[in-house]
Amino acid sequence: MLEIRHLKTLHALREADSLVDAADRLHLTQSALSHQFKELEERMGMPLFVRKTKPVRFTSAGLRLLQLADATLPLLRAAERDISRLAGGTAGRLHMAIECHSCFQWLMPTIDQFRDAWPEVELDLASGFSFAPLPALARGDLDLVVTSDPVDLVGITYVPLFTYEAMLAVANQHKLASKAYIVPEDLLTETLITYPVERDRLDIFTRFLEPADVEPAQVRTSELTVMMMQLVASGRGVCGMPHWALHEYSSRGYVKAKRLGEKGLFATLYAGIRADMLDAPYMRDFLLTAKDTSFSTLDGVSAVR
Amino acid sequence: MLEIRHLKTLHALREADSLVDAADRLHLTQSALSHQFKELEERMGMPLFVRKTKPVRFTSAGLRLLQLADATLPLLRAAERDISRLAGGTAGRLHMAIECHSCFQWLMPTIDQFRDAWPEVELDLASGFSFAPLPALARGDLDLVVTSDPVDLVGITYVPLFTYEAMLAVANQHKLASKAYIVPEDLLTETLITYPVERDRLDIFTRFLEPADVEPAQVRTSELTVMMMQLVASGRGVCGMPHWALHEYSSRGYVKAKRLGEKGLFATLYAGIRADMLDAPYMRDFLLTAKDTSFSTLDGVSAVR
DNA sequence: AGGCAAACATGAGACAAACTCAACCTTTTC
DNA sequence: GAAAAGGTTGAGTTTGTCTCATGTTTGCCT
Repeated sequence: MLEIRHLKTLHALREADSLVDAADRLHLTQSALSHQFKELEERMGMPLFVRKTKPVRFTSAGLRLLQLADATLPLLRAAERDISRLAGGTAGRLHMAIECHSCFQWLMPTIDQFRDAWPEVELDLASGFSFAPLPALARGDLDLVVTSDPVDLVGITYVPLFTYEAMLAVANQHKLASKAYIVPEDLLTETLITYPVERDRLDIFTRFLEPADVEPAQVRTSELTVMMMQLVASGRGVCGMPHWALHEYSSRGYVKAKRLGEKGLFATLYAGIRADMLDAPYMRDFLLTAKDTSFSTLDGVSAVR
Repeated sequence: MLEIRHLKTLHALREADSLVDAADRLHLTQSALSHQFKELEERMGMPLFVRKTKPVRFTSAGLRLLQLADATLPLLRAAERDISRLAGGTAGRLHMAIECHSCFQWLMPTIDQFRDAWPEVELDLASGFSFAPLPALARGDLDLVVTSDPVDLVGITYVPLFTYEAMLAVANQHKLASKAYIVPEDLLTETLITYPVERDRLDIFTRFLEPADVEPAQVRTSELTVMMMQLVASGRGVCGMPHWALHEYSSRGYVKAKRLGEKGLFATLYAGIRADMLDAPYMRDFLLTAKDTSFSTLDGVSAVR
């Protein structure tokens, strides 16, 4: 019924002040516009503009359509631009979300480095999707999700970034500080500090405490890593944390990092992306950069590769 | 390049889960869709969806276009609906703005009555356009503006609604209360209370004080009519006001209403509308209702007709 | 008034776009 | 392993949209 062409014509007509001028702008003949309007006005059942006036005057219907044009044409142009970027492959969009709180730390150097290499790519670290990032990824609202448990989802591929050890931070003078490694039962009498997210997203619960059916004496949450470290250092509790996130504190003797279980608790971080994005050059490069920076960031912190 | 048809097809495809189903919904053959997508994907330079999967899966480009479809198709439908309402003539939109503060009082009964008669018409008393309602009217953002000074503007027609007398409200024991009528010089020593708008929109300045080159001792503003009446009654100032707006207070002996100048200061309220809206049945009816209710509201208040 | 120019309308024909039909792959299903 | 279902492809037809040529209206000039 109504076509984009019509909106473009109306828009041009408003700028041009006459059919002849508008036709020029659109690289069409005046006749074409005349036909177009005649047919459109027939379909709409009413005139869209008054002809004989010098600066053309629109009727209410014409104004309503102009309003529509003003609202939609920019959206259209933006979408077309995005698509041709996608097709070009040299630029595009990279909206990310991270499931793991402590990942900012290593993601930031990656982002900085990537921004230099691909200034054209629109980078964004989304904060609004932290509740359900994977559906947003599938929907197209996000382009990359950093997660430690890859859920099998059609069209989503997971690229392993690196493996790290989850450890327990305890105060230096804590009674657990002298043990070679922590067992689940050690936490029966402890206060466990975690990020404020659901338990099933925390490895220390799903892969350490729950298999042994152990519940800590108390659980409290904190948003910020530094805050958690303060609480730990002052003996107010213990907390599970990626080993590289702890390194900054443990290497300075602020807290002690203890292995969880005899063999340690290891987890792998993955980048989840839509399968077809693997082909985009900037995406390949981002993933390589991410791996690289994680290696160098974690170097000397004995990251498991 | 990109056409609405494409967005509709993509949208249908998402709902339908297969080309065959989508074709059915669009009353087209499956072949048509296949051709359509082939050509579109060629133009876009990349695939838009993965075929062989049962619930079809979209690529990033496809998702981007779906996002566009979600944003634009509703706008389009809304516009088409508005247009056909306009064409039908029995329903439509009536977004109003009033330039005159005290007009709410008589506009409300008009609106109430009109709403009963034309429930299909989308009524709105806009507040956001009080700064420059006439351009908004010309642009199509508004459909009717109540004003007391009709500015000549192409495409805008003014329909006179009614004429009223602007009077001066003074306290009962005020020294001016005993005069037969007020002359500009009477205000030299008075505090004048007005609505908080520019002076050139206030008749008492433009048509009474300024021609005589008189400036009141003081000018203060107030948003609310009742507030102004309180100030006047307690002798804190005087204020110009349509005679019918004063009636509620003067008839109860709360304040006194005095004529401005020997012959009185009369003003006419007009409804400004776009010329082509004069044909809309609901608009004609609204204007008649407005005149009618103003007569009855002002009855016994000796409005000048 | 007459005549001229500019703006718009209209009819016919050219051409392209988009659809249908029919035949042909490809994958899934029983 | 055949049938069914989903999708592709090429040919042909329909539909629609443009241009070209020409007609009509309006405003303007002297």
